[in-house]
Amino acid sequence: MDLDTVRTFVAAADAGQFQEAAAELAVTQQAVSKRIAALERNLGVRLFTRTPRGAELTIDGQAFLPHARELLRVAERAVASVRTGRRPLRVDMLASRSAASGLMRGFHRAHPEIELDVVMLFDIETALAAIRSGAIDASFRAVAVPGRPLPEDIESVRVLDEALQLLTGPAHALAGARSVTVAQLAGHRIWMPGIVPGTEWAAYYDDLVAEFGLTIEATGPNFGSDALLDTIADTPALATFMGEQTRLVWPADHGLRRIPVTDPTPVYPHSLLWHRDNPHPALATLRAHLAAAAAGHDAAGTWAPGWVIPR
Amino acid sequence: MDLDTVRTFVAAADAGQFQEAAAELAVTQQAVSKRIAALERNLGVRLFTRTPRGAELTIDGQAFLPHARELLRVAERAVASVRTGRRPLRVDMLASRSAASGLMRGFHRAHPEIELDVVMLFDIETALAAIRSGAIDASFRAVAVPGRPLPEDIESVRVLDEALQLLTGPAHALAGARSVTVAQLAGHRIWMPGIVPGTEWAAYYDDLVAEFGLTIEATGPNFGSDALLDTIADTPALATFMGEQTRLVWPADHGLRRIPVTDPTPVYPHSLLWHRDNPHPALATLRAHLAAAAAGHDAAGTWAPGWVIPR
DNA sequence: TGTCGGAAACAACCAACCGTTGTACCCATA
DNA sequence: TATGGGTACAACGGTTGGTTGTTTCCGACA
Repeated sequence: MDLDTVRTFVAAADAGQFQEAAAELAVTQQAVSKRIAALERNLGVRLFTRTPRGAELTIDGQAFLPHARELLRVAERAVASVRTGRRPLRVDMLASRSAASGLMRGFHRAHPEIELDVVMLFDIETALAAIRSGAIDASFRAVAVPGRPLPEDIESVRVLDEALQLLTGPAHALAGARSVTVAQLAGHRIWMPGIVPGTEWAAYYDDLVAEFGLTIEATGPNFGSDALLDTIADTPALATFMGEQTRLVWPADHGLRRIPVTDPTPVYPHSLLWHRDNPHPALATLRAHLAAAAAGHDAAGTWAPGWVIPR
Repeated sequence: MDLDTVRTFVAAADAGQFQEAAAELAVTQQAVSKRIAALERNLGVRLFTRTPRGAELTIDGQAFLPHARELLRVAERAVASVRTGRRPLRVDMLASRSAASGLMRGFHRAHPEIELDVVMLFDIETALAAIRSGAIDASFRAVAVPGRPLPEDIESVRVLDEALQLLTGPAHALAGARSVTVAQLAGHRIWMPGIVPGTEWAAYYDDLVAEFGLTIEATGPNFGSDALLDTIADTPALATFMGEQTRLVWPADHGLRRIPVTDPTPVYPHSLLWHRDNPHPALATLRAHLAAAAAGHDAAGTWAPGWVIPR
């Protein structure tokens, strides 16, 4: 199916006749007639009843019309998403189920008129390059990597500290606990496949291990979160970390337990990063929204690496 | 833009290389390469970075990808809307802002998995023909026309009685009233352009006029509800009727007043009609939903023509 | 009743596009 | 350095899609 054809259908439906639609689209009446005929042939139904005074929609045509309009709207948004200048606000985040995603959902609820695009870049180095090149407008990341301060033209603000929770299967030794201390985790195997050395989140877990003497294994290929949860649920000796705001997609949770960690609570710090000179109007709105949403969180009893941006 | 091209883009993005995408789509690698190049030329941005081991998305490509997927989803729904056999439930109603629309929104909230299409046919005669031909599955109408009983193969159930309200501008004589009786309306000019003689809703208002001695004018062309509201707001001598569930799209209501009518309250009876032998599974679900939603309404103090289907 | 006018469909032609085959190029790896 | 897997470029042919020219249909009106 061709979107020009769909556009032609909508124009003809609105005009009530092919000739006027043809004039609007700057083609001949015969071209419109052929396009509509081809569309009808593809769909296998008649969309218009031809009359001597024009063409009016059949019931099938009426049913198809709103879908056709929607198709054109979506196509326009798709084109706009890559239009240079005045394109939707483009934000990078760690993963689609991270806490940043919740923040962006909240922002979208508060400002539904602002068009958004979400991309997921590899790590903070890539994100910084993309911000400086203008390819993205903002990034949710745990700034920065140890010993490497942010460039001067990048600004940032810490917007959310997300507590880590322990995720275990029902047969795990800690499965019955209401909460566990970090000290209790020493000696237990914590499995986090997919950690890529050199990224800022790998640095976070390295720091966590070094600080509290934990055992985190990143061995084995990462088959995705479904496979991870599957293994955790079935393996009594394994547990994993998960952000408190991560929503599991899991049939009835499969007996998985989420256990808060205390003394201290490790938190993953999400900061918003953007370029000092980025003129996108929606960026200011986003910053204002996040500043309001971030206010009033309590940092007492939590832990984060010393190299992240302070609150 | 061509949807085959979009499909090719999504396949290439998923596969991470053009060759595998080409195999999936049963075309040659060169065809995929050309399609992607053409798409990039149209959009004016590079979507993939070509590497010796395949092709990976640029940031623009990442931003475009979800829109492309959405485009394919919408296209599939569009095609499904006219597919014979197992197509979405197709329902006819009076107008997009009628009470039936509210009922269908409620049904959609309760059963978001059921695909719906709404069409707006001319009158109940057209609707009955469409139901019998299978072109639509159900219709919200005020059955029937006086003196013409429903055909035997059409079933119906009264699902909602919608009270009529008087709509006036701020300078109308009744604008200050908390409610008005039908008797008080005698002598006032009620303006309802767009009433088409011969339709079942024209018959309804004919009956209303005959029963209570009202003055309803249907003169003048119907320029749409915006123009109607505009005139009502500015003309002290004119008022109109409007269903209580009709949502006005009006900047700050422009001083318009909605006044309940009593002694008795005229109600517009909405019934659901369907064909006895229609096998669409969603139709049974809709009937069950509406039966539950319709229960417990009070008919005391209301008026409807004698020829409609009884409750 | 016959004619006129507006609108869509049909036919023939031409150009542009699209997919194919064949080939060159690039780069990681052995 | 050779090889293999991947992409881009070039040339060719068939199909598609748009245009012009013409026919058909039907309502309005004399």
